[in-house]
Amino acid sequence: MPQAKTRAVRKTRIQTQNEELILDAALEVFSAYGFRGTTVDQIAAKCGLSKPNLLYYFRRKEDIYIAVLERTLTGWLEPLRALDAAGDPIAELSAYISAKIRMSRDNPEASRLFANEILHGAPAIGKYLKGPLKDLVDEKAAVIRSWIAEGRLAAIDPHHLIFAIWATTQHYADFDVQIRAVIGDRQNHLASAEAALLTLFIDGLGPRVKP
Amino acid sequence: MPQAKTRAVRKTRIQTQNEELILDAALEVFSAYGFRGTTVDQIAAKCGLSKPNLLYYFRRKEDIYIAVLERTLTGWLEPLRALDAAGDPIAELSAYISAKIRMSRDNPEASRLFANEILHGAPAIGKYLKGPLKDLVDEKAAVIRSWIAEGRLAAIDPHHLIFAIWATTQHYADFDVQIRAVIGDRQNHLASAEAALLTLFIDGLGPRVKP
DNA sequence: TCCGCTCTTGACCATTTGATCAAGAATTAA
DNA sequence: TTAATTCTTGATCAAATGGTCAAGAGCGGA
Repeated sequence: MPQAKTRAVRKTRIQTQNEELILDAALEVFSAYGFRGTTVDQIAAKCGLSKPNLLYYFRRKEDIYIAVLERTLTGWLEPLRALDAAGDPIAELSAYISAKIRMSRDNPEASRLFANEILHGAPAIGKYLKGPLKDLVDEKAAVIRSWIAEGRLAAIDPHHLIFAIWATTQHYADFDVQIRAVIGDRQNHLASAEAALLTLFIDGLGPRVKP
Repeated sequence: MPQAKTRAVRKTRIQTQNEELILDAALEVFSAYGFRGTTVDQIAAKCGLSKPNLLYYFRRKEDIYIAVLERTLTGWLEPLRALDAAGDPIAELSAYISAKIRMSRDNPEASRLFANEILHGAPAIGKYLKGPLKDLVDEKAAVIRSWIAEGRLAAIDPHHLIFAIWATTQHYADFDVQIRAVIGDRQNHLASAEAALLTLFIDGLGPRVKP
């Protein structure tokens, strides 16, 4: 077990470096195959370390999994945190949708990792969902509710609005293969996705006469 | 291997009955744990048959998985098929959204089974996605496009509109634990979800003055 | 340089798990 | 009833896999 002379666990240069290597590889593999579908050997191969060496840094496969989840959680909710009560409702929500689409493009592995974890009952992050996540969502739901009360936004259940934004934006990462199967490998389809979502959320589908 | 005297594969009463038993159990287990996360023993236990007996009806674990997928695929796209070009656009889309929400409530296992399969790259149904699914979606996208051309619907990319409906409605089955973690076990939250989605899709979020 | 600590790995182990098989039980058609 | 067919399962196997261990290589501070 990595341990320093003193009580304080000081990390070696090699230690820091290899842990990062492992977690990067683990994110790729876990997000592609899920927890059960991933073998320690796969992660080891991906990062060029031997299996016993992996297990020197993380005692159990589950420890790697949890570490990846925790590292990825940091930052995952940043866009929602940025939703500003003092801003313009439409501008704030548009920015949030755009930011989430960007995350689906830049870090689809993270999205798939969480999707898989939640799909299987969130055994590792259940407490996080009921704690920090719920708190943040409730806080932002209150913001949205106040916007509605001020008549600056159509009346809609704030929680379901947030869920709808999550669902539609993360869909492009989680269901990527399905989307590519249906629309082909058209480049930059996320740009048109973003445009469509902004139309949808902001304007709705009711027919409008062009000015 | 089950086989009849003649070439035609006639199924015994017991055969039909047990295959159904197995597929019911398999849907439950596969949808909860995924392909790799499921063991043949689990399925056997769930339906009260012995493991060798299971493998008498389905030679390989993968055969069970594929059979469950195929059986569930039938009917999965019915609501989309029902989208009627001759109907009123808003009414048709509303009905589609309602039908999909109903499916998330009545058959969340099917939704999770597909979600898991697609999340992992759709190894078993990739061809189905590029074939029958794509064909149907393209057909209905054309319908939507014609509605837009007639000015009966706001201008939006039809494919992305369909994706958005899939994402938002299936989200309630696939991410059930997350939703419950955030909003609590409030009964009948799918009713408010449906209302919110109808508001969202049909009216959009732009502020409106109440009449 | 030298010594203690960190890092690395080949070999190995125990368990899980998908799959097989032979033999016997149940069912069906005559 | 009887014989052929279908169904069932205990025992077993081979491969995959998570995890251990002891021994050696490498590194860094004194």
